[in-house]
Amino acid sequence: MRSIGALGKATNTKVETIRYYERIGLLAPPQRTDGNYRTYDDEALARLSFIRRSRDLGFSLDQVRALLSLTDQGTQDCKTVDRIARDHMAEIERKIADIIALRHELSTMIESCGGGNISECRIIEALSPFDN
Amino acid sequence: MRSIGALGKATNTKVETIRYYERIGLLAPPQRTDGNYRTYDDEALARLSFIRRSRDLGFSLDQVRALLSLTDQGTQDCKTVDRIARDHMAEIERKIADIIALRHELSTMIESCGGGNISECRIIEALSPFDN
DNA sequence: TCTTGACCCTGTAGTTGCTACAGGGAGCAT
DNA sequence: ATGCTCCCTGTAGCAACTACAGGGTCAAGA
Ligand SMILES: [Zn+2]
Ligand SMILES: [Zn+2]
Ligand SMILES: [Zn+2]
Ligand SMILES: [Zn+2]
Repeated sequence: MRSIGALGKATNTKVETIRYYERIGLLAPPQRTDGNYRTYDDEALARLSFIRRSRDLGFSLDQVRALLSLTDQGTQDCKTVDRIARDHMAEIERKIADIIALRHELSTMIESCGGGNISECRIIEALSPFDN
Repeated sequence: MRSIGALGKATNTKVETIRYYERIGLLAPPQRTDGNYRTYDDEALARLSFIRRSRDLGFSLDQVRALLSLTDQGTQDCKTVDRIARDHMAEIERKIADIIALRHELSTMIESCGGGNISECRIIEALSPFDN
């Protein structure tokens, strides 16, 4: 059994975040000590680790919730798990494409700035809607 | 002169977003009609277009605010503009590195799933903290 | 002329995923 | 007894919108 602070250190999670996960139903309310302190067992540690790892991989809390409930239920096959992961992957691919395109535009813009008066700065020009 | 709805269509911006920009001081309060409707001139259109283009390029509202005030002031040289753009670019590069790394981890994880019972799903395993 | 429908108004609350207090209580060491 | 560090609850804040609720305005058609 460990305190919330110890759990936080073990999972690299802020105390407030743990309480937040409890509030939104992602972590079950743990047992309390006589002094009303939360105490966590190894199962809670495993669960929070799972959550954090999923979050690090960019899954949304809703997706994490779904993954958790699937493992909790021990459903027959992992089709749904697979679909969640692949959906997330597709989203990541989209984001990569977007941000690469954005970098291209941004770098073109920055390259064009010769440094001088702002009234003829190409960056500002590139952001402005009309030629003038 | 155009209504807020027309301005929204012209700049691909939701009406609520335009009012939000006004509320936070990014857009000046426009003139009103007798019926208390906002009316926008071409300058407002240009300004909102600038904002939207900057946002599309990933600048934060604070950065947009800075860019706008620099162009408003017509400051001598564009060093500050340049710095804002380059800072943003650096941030984009960091994000790209992060998300590419994430894609690698995610794809490795997904590839490993053979499809079967959830208790032996490699995706779940990869997310779980302990070997067992 | 009346009514319908599309638009507009203000103000407030919700979204995501936390984070940061404020104002206390608990537990341990000195 | 006095610190000190941890913990508690509850609330409010962050970015950047978005979505109502509960009204008012305006132009067009029957
Ligand atoms: Zn290009
Ligand atoms: Zn320049
Ligand atoms: Zn690897
Ligand atoms: Zn699997």
